[in-house]
Amino acid sequence: MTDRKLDQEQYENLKKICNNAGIKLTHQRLEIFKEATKTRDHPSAEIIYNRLRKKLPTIAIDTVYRTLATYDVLGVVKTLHLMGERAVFDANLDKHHHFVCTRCKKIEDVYWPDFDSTKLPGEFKSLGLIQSRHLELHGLCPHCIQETAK
Amino acid sequence: MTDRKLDQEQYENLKKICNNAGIKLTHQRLEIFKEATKTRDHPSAEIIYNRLRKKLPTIAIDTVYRTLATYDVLGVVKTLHLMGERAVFDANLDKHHHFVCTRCKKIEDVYWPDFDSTKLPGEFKSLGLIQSRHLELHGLCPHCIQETAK
DNA sequence: GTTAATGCAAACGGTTTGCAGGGGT
DNA sequence: ACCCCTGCAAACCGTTTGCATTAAC
Repeated sequence: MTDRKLDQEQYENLKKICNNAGIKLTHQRLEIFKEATKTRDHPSAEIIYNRLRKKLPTIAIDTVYRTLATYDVLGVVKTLHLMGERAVFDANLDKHHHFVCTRCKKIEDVYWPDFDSTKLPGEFKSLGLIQSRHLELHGLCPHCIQETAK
Repeated sequence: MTDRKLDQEQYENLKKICNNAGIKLTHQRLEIFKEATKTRDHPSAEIIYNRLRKKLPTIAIDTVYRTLATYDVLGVVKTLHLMGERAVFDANLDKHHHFVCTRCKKIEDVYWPDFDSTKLPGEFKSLGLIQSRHLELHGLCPHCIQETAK
């Protein structure tokens, strides 16, 4: 679990993406990929950096930033600027939305497959071309409901 | 237009808010209020600062930050951290959502009164307590559709 | 007169960049 | 052998803070 193996097709896929883009799949890039896809907890660059240092003690935080920016361009991860201050990264590429706990700042992925097909008010046509919809729910997670009640 | 007069009731209202909060309604605070409510273009702190310098040449940008933070707490403006990098401020307190043009970054307020009452998927109950919903639409504004077509 | 707010400057934290050395292809 | 990528350090930029002065009540 601490060192989940990257399954073969996932690796081949990443390799192909890098090849197509003409960039090298370096050791660091591979580890950053593994770390970013291992969890779904929307880590910041600094958190990814700290997690990686156990395995790669000499890695620099700017490499993490650079690699994540590259992956964002390649569509491997998504950079999110939610209501929080700092960018967080999301390797979940399935269409989804976010629930942000206003107390502990935890971000949960939420799925609402039909949402994209729900009809928008007619006036929205005047906005131009709407390409995507992202819903951000705010509230208190179960744990923080407990804490608040104390 | 460049120096729209603050109508009386708006001024009285702000004054009352400040009195209730036990803070002083200074010249700077008044001008920042006027500037923030004058337009609906979601200015950043720096933009507000630059606009104000014409009238208040000695104003400091940290005063703008401090005042907007105060107003945010008082509920006079809202601080938004949308997908863009920097905070922008919104003096439109009516319940609304945002359309962000991915090309020119312009932000439009959009209204969807019924959205809060549309039913969420049942699974969302497990998230905890959902207190608000904010929709962020992304796409191209009419102007940028034209530009892109060129 | 008292207290809080301002302006200035310096600190801050997250992110980005220039550069020279090192590693992958 | 080439060139890209990395690590280091310093720059960067938006934002925040400490402090002495100034202004509102």
